[in-house]
Amino acid sequence: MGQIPECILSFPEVVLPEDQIVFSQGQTCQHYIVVTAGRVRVFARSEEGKELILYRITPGEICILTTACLMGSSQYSAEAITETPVTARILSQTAFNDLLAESETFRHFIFNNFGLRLTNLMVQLEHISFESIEHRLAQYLQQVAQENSIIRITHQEVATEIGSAREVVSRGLKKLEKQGAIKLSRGQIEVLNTSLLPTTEIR
Amino acid sequence: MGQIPECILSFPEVVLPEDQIVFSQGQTCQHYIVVTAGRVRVFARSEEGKELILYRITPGEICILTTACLMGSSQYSAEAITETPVTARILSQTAFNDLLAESETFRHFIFNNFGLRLTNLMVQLEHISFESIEHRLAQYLQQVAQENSIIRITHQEVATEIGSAREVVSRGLKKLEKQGAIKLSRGQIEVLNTSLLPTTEIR
DNA sequence: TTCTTTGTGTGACTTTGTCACTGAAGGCGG
DNA sequence: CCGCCTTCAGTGACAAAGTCACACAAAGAA
Repeated sequence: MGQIPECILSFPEVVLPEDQIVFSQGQTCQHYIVVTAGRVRVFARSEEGKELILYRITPGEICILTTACLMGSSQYSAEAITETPVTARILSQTAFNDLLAESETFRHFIFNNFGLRLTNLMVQLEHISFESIEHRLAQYLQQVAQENSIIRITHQEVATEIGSAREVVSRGLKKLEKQGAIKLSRGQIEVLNTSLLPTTEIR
Repeated sequence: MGQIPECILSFPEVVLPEDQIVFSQGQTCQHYIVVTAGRVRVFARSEEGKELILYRITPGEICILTTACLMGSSQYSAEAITETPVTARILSQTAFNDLLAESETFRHFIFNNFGLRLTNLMVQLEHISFESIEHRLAQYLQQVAQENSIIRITHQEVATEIGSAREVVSRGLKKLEKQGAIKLSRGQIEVLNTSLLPTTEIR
């Protein structure tokens, strides 16, 4: 979504295939990274192996977590994996600092990234704390169905997206199907009637 | 906790009494703020009036949310209130930008703040998603009791701190009292035996 | 004291998460 | 084509957490 500042286009480009681990728990990346194409999923993993999606890095975004770690302000451990083939630019520690000192554009770019990530995390916290599963499920479907009313995804994946359990999602979806809002088949959800999704009733 | 860079000490100081609203939903602050003494609580409020504590601003910290908003990267709405008397330095938009351009120290200061806040929010998300109430309750007690084994707080306040409901907290505390870990009285929790708190068993 | 506010305890019920298991769908090798 | 295997979905039973309604007790205020 963000604008990629021209100044970084002189830096080396890396290309990663799909499902490539970018960094895993413990070891953090040693360089600043700006994604120019593709998508990376950043998530935490519980002791029992459950995944919690923290955020995704899309074109025009830096890896905030790497940045925070390299800045020395924290050592948080998460995992990151490419969801699509990804191209990215690599900046060394010094190159990053120099750009930060010289370019107002670059500073704005970085701060925008930080700000967006920060507010996104807060919104996510709010959703988890305040909204019912039914609501979050409906919101998710509505949002994804804007692209294409047929969604290719498993119940487990939906559960991970909205931070719930597979069985709960299965039951929720079944209920929505009975109400005629969606149509279920193996690995696929077809959204039939957006207005029947219980998202719109509140706001 | 953070170091306050000297460069900001030339800016005007404001003093706020306890329980003063710093900003509320919708309208955001028009200046960058660095807290030099006291504590500010930043929280979101649900439609039903429930509070979700997002973070606290302690000495040596900027109001990240204000910064993110002024940077123009987002318009997130939350509320902030002083929990103690607070003194803070006020920086104008231009003063902030100038410092950012000129001072490496200041840049580091700001980025450290951003980084810490970011990782704290992620940790909070993890806690809410992965840990049981019993566990979080015990962790909270353990942490607060380091200062003083007698904690002056209501069950409702504890519930807000750990993001749960008052009744759930009351029951959890009752259970811990029966196990001899704590002693309850009106508006007060006395931690008797830290080793009986179910925090340590896991890690 | 009596009244009022605030804090706590508790039972009943709902929602969400977990566990254990069943069976169906689809891919694949022969 | 058939059987085999992996993945996905459905379900009952139960546990954990949140909600609702209300009782009652402690601390202040009138």
